[in-house]
Amino acid sequence: MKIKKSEETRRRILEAALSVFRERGFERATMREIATAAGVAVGAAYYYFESKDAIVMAFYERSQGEMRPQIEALLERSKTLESRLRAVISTKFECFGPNRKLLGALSAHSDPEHPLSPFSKETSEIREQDIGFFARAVADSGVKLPPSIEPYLPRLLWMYQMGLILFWVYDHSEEQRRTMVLYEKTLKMILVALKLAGIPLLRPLHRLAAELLEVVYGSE
Amino acid sequence: MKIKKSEETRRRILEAALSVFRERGFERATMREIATAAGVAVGAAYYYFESKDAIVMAFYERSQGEMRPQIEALLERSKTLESRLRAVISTKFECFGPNRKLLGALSAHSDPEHPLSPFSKETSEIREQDIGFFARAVADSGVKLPPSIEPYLPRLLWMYQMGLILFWVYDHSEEQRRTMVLYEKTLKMILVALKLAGIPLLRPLHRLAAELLEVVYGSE
DNA sequence: CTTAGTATTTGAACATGTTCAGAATTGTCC
DNA sequence: GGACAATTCTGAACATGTTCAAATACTAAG
Repeated sequence: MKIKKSEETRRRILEAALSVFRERGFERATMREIATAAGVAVGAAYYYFESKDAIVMAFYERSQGEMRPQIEALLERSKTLESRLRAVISTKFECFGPNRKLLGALSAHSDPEHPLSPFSKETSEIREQDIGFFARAVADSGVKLPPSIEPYLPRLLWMYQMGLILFWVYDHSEEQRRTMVLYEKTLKMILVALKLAGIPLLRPLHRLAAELLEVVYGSE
Repeated sequence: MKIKKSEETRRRILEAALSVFRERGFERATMREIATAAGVAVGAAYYYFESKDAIVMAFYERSQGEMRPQIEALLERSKTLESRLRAVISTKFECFGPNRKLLGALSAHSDPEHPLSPFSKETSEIREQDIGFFARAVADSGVKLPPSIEPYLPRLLWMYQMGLILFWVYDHSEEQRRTMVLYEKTLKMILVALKLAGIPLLRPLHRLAAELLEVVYGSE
């Protein structure tokens, strides 16, 4: 009896929304439809969620909550950089899988002002958490980069992951095979590139890269 | 008298729309507002433009039409790869400058199904044209890449340009200085990287890169 | 149990992108 | 010029995200 009734209503609306989203896609889903499916009036949906977008956000946050312990456990027991990166990225694919298309509503916005953008302040908590995963993946993994570049590596890997997910969301190939191939090959490329990054020949690129990262991420 | 009146009306609506967009931003601009500013009824706006988005598209096409001869002339008289790349990219910045914010409405959509997405079929003509510019910039410029990678270079440069523009659109720094720094540094990096790309040490990356590009661009 | 206050829920109303039946205008042929 | 057709234009109506005043359900204090 202590499961507050309102909690239950909120859950019911979220569940109904996800169901309608899966069935008709985010755009074509109607708030009235969602409300009806949840057995409430439109107003009720807005009592629990600020906007249609906010429902997606709630789903995103819930997913992150589910993935976090899973990713942390995997990171704990993985030792190589590769297996750690796989731990983070593969978990995402698995958890988001059933709602892949819904992610389109999230990743469709590149405007950092848009609440659902991966770069917005609204998603910053999740983003920072994700970047934290990559920081842990990189930690004492033997990667040796110039100190001017190293601090940015987790953020760069996060960007890489976002790119992968974006590709995945719009990948129409059977079972998203193309994304999986892309995943395998890019991951290998990154691992090779990180190994090669130390060689002196690439020194001229290091300075440029460092300055560049400073501009992009510095005092943002 | 042969400037058909309808042409004039269409132009007036487009001009009014751009003005309202500049003043209040794409999102906050109202079709009713635009119509009023143009001195017509809403319906008229829809007679000439399929949708609010289509107005932005018309602006995009018109801009491309203006930029093309300019870029082609610059390409003609430039000889080095660097100056050619600058010809393409700088022209974009200059021409789009006064309507920079409006480009947000264009680049905000990563969904390839969305008409305004840089990856949509609606924008494919402009995209192909742009990629053509980069193909000409690369042609007999002395860049030596593995034959498995070379065909993709123009598309990769186009992607680079899109990334730059995206950054620019949302760059809040004074006069978009950060973008300009990013532009300078990344351009230099690309030029250095293209020079270094030939060295045998990077052979393992070549094969991976080739396979990867095949997956991303092949049979799309 | 009653009452007052709070939390939840309702549905009509609003804003805005879009549609469409028809009005107004223009063009064409005699 | 007049009659008919095509073009251009109008504004009311519609769909959908969102708001909000009012109704209802719930809770705690007496």
